[in-house]
Amino acid sequence: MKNNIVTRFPPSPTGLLHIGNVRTGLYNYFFALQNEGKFIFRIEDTDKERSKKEYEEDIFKSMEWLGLKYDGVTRQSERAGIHKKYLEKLLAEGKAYISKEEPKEEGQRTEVIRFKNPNTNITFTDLIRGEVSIDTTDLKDFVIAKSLDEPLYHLAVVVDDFEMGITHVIRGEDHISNTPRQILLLEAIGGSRPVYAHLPLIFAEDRSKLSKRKHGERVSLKHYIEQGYLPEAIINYMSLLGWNPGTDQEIFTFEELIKAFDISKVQKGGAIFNEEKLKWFNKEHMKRLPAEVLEQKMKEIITSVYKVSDNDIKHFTPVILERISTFGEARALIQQGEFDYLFKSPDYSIELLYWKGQKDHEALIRRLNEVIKILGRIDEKDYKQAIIKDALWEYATSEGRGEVLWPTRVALSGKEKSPDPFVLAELLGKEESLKRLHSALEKVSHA
RNA sequence: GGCCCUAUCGUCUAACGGUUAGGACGUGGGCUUUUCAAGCCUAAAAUCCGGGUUCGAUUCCCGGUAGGGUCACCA
Repeated sequence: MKNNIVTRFPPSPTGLLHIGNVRTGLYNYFFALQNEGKFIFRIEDTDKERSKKEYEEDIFKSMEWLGLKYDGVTRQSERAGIHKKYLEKLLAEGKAYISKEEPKEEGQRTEVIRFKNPNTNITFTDLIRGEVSIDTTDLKDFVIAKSLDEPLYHLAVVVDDFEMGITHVIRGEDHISNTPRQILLLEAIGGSRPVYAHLPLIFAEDRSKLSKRKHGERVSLKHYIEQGYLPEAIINYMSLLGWNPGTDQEIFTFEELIKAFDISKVQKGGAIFNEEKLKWFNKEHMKRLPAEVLEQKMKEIITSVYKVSDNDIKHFTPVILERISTFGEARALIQQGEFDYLFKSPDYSIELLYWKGQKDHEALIRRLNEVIKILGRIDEKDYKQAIIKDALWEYATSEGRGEVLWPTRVALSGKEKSPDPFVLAELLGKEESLKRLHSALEKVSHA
């Protein structure tokens, strides 16, 4: 181990894992790994009322989904005995005292443990912000525990960080004003100071802190997992929100990030979370996935709606992938029938067959007939888009490309928007495409 | 409001005190042999304001302004 660096990731199971927390976890992870240090996972569940099993499970699942491996996991609630010892010591030394209280809310104690604030000025060096100096006088004698067996956040964090040998506390800027009081406590228990690094916050479009109350489900990692985002994309995008390598490289693998991450290059100002850019990252990472993985994923989505062979899935996958940026979008579009034409005969109105509203009935029939004739002459085994295009091109050019190609494409897809007719014809095969052309011809003839 | 933090295109950001202030997302236009998508090319788009320091400030200092965070028997 290089510098015996130990970082930690301490989420609280009082809600689904916050997307901003993901970035904090990632930075701690990168920093530990690049220094051959340790990364400790600690669940901060001292608040029994608000901590929920389901949220704890969500945090564990998230860690796994992201691929963050930790060197140890602890529940803070299991360490109450240790916290108690420190509390007793603080009390015995007169650094804390039991205070009589007037309960302001239901459930509040009539006695709590308060820290005896020495009212000093605390200055600490932040890796990102430099020297930060705060007068602790207005902190008063803050409450550190409801009772000997019920420690509160500040006490628990300070004791645990100290006992676990945490060397670097990398956390959100919302903790910057908590730091002086934690330093005060740390000094009281005789611990040595870790290095602090306070990360800029992540904002919503309105520039306020991303919060569940204001911004709903979009703040939780779970939401993005459900939307079908790739972990690679989330990791890549979040890492670059508030940090950059100083080069133009934007697409990184996990391994590359561990190497490239540089805490001294972390931004000071907050950043707005932009889902458009996240989508771009996702698309870029999708493009880099092996074909088998892509096909397997598309198979799951497609077969939930249509019955198709593996071979068809293999052919359809690129066509669908070109038009979406997440698997969630693929699922939604397929369920909406956007790609119906790949799986079954299209249903459309005759009007759609006319190119730019030119309602020349006779010409349309003539052209469809000609296209059928031309395609019919192509050998089954030569039925490939390039050959189909070559065969059709001369006629299409002489007749007017739109006039020929548009109705051909509509006959095959039944959609206003779809891949071009040559791609479609190959995908559908000779038999099916001719069948669709004939059915279009029939439609027009009977009109 | 007190305390603390921050400030480059709409957004994420780059720029030893000397650059035509660069890149990316998004947006507009064009090309790619009909539409959509993808791809390629291209355009518009920024140093919050005011003082200093300096031959020269995006960059250093001060003030203002704006934004944010935090002020629990939550974490």
